[in-house]
Amino acid sequence: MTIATHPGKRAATRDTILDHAYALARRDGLEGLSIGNLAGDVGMSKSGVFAHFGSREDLQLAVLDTGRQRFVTQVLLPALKQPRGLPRLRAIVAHWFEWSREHQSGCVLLSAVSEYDGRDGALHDGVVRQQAGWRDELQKAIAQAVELGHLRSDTDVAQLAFEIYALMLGLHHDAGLFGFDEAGRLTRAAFERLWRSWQT
Amino acid sequence: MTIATHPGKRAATRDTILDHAYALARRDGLEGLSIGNLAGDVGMSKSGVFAHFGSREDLQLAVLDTGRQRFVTQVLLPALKQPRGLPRLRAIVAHWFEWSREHQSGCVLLSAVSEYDGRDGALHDGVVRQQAGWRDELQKAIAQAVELGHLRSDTDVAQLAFEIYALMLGLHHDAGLFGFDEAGRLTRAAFERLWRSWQT
DNA sequence: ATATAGAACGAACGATCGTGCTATTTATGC
DNA sequence: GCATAAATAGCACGATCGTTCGTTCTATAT
Repeated sequence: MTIATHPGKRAATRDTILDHAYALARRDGLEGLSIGNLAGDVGMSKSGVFAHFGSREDLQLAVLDTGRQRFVTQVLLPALKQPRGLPRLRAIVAHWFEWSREHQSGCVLLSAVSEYDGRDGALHDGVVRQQAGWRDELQKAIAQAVELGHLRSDTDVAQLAFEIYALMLGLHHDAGLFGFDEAGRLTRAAFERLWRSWQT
Repeated sequence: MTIATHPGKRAATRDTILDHAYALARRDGLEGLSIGNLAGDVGMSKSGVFAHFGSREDLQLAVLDTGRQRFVTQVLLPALKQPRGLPRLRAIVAHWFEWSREHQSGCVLLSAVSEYDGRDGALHDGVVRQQAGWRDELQKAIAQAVELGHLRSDTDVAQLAFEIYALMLGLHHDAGLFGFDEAGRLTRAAFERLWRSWQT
């Protein structure tokens, strides 16, 4: 019992807080996240929650990173178990679809983009780094598909990554406003066209 | 001089306030817009500004409508002067491009989508109405291009409207994070592919 | 069991939030 | 120019914001 409660307790509580914070930030964005509201949600005092992060900005950064971790876990990692090339690329899109379906009522990563794209500061930098990193992973998967001959050899990697990302933005947008079913149908049809035009 | 100062003064001041509010909301979103901050920006008292709208929510709705009006004025209306069909559709996209270039540091209409898509209330409804209305205009222009034989007769109108919108979301996203030039290049290339695949 | 360190609480701070209410200033119609 | 109405300012309210500080509680290590 005495083994790991000391170093574990703090981290466990922090994770609990971040879990609630992530849920709240999905509804209200990182800018709408307040420590008082979060504390009430967790069942702790404001100062108790505050002590885990030191500042609101550090809390927001931690929530952003929580989102990044979850996205990697749910979308990228499972796809890496698929063989390189088109299968992996399609797995990425498939898991991304599932992520989008579960996050149609609000995605921290995407709302953070519109909250911080026009400012500067640590959160802006964090968002850019996260988005650039994901775009990079996407491009890696595409490049492998080209090398393996699954996609046309004249494929513009950045171009295809952009178009894939744009379609997922469209999915999220329409799903949030008009419902996921119709949005998913449109997005799936768009991807079929997309694969057809780049496939060998 | 007495002719229109009575009914004009109030409206003119209101327009001035909305002008500043729109600029502030571009940076901070409609949720980040506060009456005190706005009053300081305009050079009026909080209560003076407040009296023009009656509530913060009505102010936010007015700012949202300001955005809608400006978008219609800058994107839709000029395009309507072009002949129906593909020329008008391409004019819409061209003016939309220009809008996006000027709004890369923040667009009220788009940030409002991520702020209110997961909630309910007057602002949510306003956002949905605005977005649905614009999608409708887009579909009308596409349908005309199909009827006139500029686009393939089996064109799925909603599908093409979705894909156009998705590309513009991609443009805004990448422009805000990575710079407009590269984002514009990617988007333009994507549109060329898009037109090619739907054109007769 | 007791000393010690860590975690959470409770209260308070100055600031700002949206929103009333009452004066005061400004512009209007005759 | 004067009466009147509209527009703005001033002030205060309760609430909430992020943050700090000192205390209390809890769990650890000896």
